[in-house]
Amino acid sequence: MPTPRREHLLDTAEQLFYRDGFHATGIDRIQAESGVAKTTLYKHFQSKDALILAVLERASTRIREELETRTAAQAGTGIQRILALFEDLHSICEENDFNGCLFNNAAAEFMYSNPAIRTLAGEHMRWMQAFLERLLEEEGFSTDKALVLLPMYEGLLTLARVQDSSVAIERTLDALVTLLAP
Amino acid sequence: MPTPRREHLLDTAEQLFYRDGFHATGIDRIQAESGVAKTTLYKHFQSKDALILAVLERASTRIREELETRTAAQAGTGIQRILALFEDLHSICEENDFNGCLFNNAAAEFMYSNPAIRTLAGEHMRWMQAFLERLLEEEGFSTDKALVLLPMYEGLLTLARVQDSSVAIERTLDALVTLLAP
DNA sequence: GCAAAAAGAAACAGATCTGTACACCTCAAT
DNA sequence: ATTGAGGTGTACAGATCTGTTTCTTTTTGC
Repeated sequence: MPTPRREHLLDTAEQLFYRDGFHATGIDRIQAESGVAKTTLYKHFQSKDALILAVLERASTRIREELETRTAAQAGTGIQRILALFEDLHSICEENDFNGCLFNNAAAEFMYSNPAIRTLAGEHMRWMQAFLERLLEEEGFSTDKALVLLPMYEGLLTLARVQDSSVAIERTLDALVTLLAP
Repeated sequence: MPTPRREHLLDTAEQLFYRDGFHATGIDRIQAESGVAKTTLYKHFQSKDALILAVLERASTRIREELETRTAAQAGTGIQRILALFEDLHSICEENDFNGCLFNNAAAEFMYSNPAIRTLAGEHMRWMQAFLERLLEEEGFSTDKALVLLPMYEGLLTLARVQDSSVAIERTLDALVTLLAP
């Protein structure tokens, strides 16, 4: 079973890293916000970078599981599931402390300074791509189209950060219908 | 005329901010790399945040001018110009020290800590949108489609950071032909 | 040639950062 | 009852960060 303190530390760290950024969030802040002693923090994670990696790894597996179970529970064709995925962006972008895509943000801050983080972000994106390919296959579409859907999805997350993107999401849904027409 | 030191400082700062991130790049580093004395730096820019804003403002106007002049010089229909814009991503993503979209990165790091920076990023994106709308209008297309093109463009810049996106760019070009078919 | 403006060098203040050391506490299993 | 693992609290080391101060040097306009 996972130690509750460790899990709580990951919760606090993820929230702060996501909202304020990785370099801008100090260990002291995570310590103060979580209420867990600094000694305990460093007993669970050897360094800040190790904590960041742990946060990203946990977030990645959680998101994968969420997407898997949600689309499994959701009856409908592959294309309906894809559209639902993009419609979910509406609520995601209006969440409190929304700040785009966690993995995109991480990759931006550690592009050349921490290859492990960049790689992890890349793996998450590649999984997303494979996930979209699976949905497309169900419908008999060419899996190539996943290479268009993923940038659209990421791009909307990016745009929503600096402007109201509800209309952009709607227009993207229209475009998807055109794009995925047989 | 612009002071050469000031311009040189902006050059160095932009390169470092873009490659390594804003919080990760210290003033000392910019000072050392540029060879300009710290005193001079602070005589031209009141603070690091002011320097960041100046970097982003200059980059935004430069990119706008580049896009304007390039598409003006380029003969062809609006759709051909749009496709050329996306084809340019190939070389952009392979540039040395490529790290996605500068304004996307800035918005991520200062989303909740510096509204001015976030706003500036938003204005740049809105200009990009208006620019795409103009190209679409030339062709008689609905300007709504700019709200799809922009996320695709930004998304490709984001994806290219963590994986080879040359194929994704190609598939996006295919999709654009489908999407902009009459 | 000279005065004024711009730039340089280097030390420094004060805050913050990551990470460690050390002494103490709590509490469950043996 | 004791031991040992996990947790706490705090102080600290050492680096780095932004920004300032002080003094000297260089450049420039007249």
